[in-house]
Amino acid sequence: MKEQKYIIKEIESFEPKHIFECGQCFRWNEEKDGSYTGVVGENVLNVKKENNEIVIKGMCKDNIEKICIDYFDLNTNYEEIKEKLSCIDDNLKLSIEYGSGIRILNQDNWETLISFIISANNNIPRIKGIIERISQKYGKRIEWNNNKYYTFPTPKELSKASIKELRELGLGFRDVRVFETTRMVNNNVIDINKIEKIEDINVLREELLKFPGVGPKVADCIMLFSMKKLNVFPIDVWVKRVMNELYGNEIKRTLSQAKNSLTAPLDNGAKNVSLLLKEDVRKANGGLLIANNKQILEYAENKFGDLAGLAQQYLFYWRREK
DNA sequence: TGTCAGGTCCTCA
DNA sequence: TGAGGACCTGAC
Repeated sequence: MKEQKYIIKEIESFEPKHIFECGQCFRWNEEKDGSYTGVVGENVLNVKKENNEIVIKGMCKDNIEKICIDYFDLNTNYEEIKEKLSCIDDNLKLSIEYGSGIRILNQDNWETLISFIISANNNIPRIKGIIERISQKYGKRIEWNNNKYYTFPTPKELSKASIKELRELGLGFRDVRVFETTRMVNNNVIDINKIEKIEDINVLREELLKFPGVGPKVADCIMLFSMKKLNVFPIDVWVKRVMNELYGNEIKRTLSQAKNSLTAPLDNGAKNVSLLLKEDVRKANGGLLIANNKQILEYAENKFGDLAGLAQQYLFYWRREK
């Protein structure tokens, strides 16, 4: 372990606040000077934007430049991505201007898996607290600048935790889910580093759904935030909210058109129409009709294509922070 | 003091 | 197949 420094010059799409507060990670904290400090693998990094430079200092086990290129996805051209997405519509253009410095981090599969299981029906301060306590108890300690930091425990390290101990750390009903998932990983029931290579996101999602505590939303977050599947579109309450606000009418119009086309052959169309009506859950909400997750997902995949995950991040950050 | 949170799981129709 | 309720706990 040694202290290292790495400076990124002339980079446009890199804003620490946007990156660390757009909902993709839980282990970065803002310092008094506006920089952010976080634990990445077995390294501690501090990231600060100074004028047009990104200054990264760290207590690192490996080469800091190598760590940063991988973790901050520095070989991806975000200018190009933003330009493509901005052309889709004005909503997206506005959200991209707002969160122009967002980058999707390349986080560890295992840490992301457990972190997002913990995120279920939970709030961010509490999620961060739970992850910190797990790391303190089962991870390895790193000392830097008179502060103590803790790595996220490996599957083997976390296997030492009983359900009772997890409950004592404040996991609540998620204790069994984390315990069982840890056991599955340690027993190699599913090799998360192996399934990452599956290109078809529907096949990969099916694999992730086998872990207790992993539902559609958590599976999509794992794929987007640690497996580089930029085409997945995780739908949480915020995304559902913003998608209905911005595209609700368009989604409904699309559905209505699909329904009309199905009614054309009256005989065999009857069954389809009843199915569609059942699917088309419309809940009154102050006079607005709300599209459900399935409808939103289909619409987003068509509209945003291969960059759906990036679009989700810009829209999410914009809606939460604005 | 009560509500709610970045969902999942289970039951039932 | 999908709707509805239960679920720990601690921020706010």
